[in-house]
Amino acid sequence: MSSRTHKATSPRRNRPELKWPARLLAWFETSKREMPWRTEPVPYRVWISEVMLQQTRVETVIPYFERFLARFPDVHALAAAQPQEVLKLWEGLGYYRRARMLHAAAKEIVATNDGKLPREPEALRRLPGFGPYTAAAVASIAYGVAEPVVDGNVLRVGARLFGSDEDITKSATHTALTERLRPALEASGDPGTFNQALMELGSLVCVPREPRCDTCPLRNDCVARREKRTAELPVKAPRKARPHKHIAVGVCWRRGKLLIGRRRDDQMLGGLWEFPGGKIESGESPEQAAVREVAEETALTVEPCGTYAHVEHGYTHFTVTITAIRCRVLKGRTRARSAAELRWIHPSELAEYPFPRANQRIIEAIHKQELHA
DNA sequence: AACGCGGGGAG
DNA sequence: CTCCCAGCGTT
Repeated sequence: MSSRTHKATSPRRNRPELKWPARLLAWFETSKREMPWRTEPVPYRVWISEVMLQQTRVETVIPYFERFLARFPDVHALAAAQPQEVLKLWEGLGYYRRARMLHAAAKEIVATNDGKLPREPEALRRLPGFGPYTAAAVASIAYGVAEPVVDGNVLRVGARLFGSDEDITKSATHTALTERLRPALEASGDPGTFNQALMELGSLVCVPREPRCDTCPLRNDCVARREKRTAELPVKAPRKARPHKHIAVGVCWRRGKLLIGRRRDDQMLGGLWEFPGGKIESGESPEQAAVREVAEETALTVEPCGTYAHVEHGYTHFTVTITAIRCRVLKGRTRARSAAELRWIHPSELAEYPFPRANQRIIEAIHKQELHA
């Protein structure tokens, strides 16, 4: 057979003789992106990647995944780690509870299952941090178990492919799509690849705005495409407006050291370090607020002596302006009143502690200002 | 079922 | 700017 006769199997062709699950797999084979966890999909690597990928883009995750795997190459290494070191490797990735649950699950897997991840979704679900998505992803990708994954990409692809008007933010829609996909996943004969292919399609082709239908392997199967409703689907309830907060923090110096506090595990940004501070009350200046908050949180009496930075930062549910005030300690002895722990450290030690993004910007300003002083 | 939780990239 | 993303645990 000459290669010239192989047109029928050309990757670019849409292959109408195949049903959509098979066509999806064929598209994925030629269009998938390279990812570090795809080269060797053993359970541990699949698990770490899937947790990092929760609400986080592939390009963002890749460098974190490489560093994490280099330091914790297997579940035993992770289980033996210090919580603060796990958080430090997670620094900047967000949703820090993921890191704590990952660590907790690793310890549990070592303690109860000899370091081996369970195969069945129901067993995986009992581990910390394993919800429907992660359990299905690990079971299907690492073990070939036929369980559909339904993430944001799949919800969007499914709504368009099946022409569904249901609000994709509703859990009932999520459940219905899972069951509607199950026969297609089984027909594909390759659950792990089917699941990854559907997500990859949502990420590369069936994107939220202006989907690239002309290159879609499912363009002739898609109800939204046929009815010219790709712009209307999926239906999604509008989200609430984000309030804005004004925060002042005190960067307190005493004998060449500065004061940082560790946030409690049950708080937002739990386990990460920060400079003491809080909301600026009406009528207060940032300096007054910083002095008051430092007193309330650390029992220290301080006086303001400059401003390091105004940092703007957006979280999912609110935005914030943080004013970082340079402070000199007048008197008092530190007592942690809201932080899990307070610590005096040299500026050179800041890099050893995990800080949230907004605080990292403050640290940059400190280094810049104190270096030039 | 609704809500809170980070951060960054795309349009 | 706004929207969205390989979700989970709590209430």
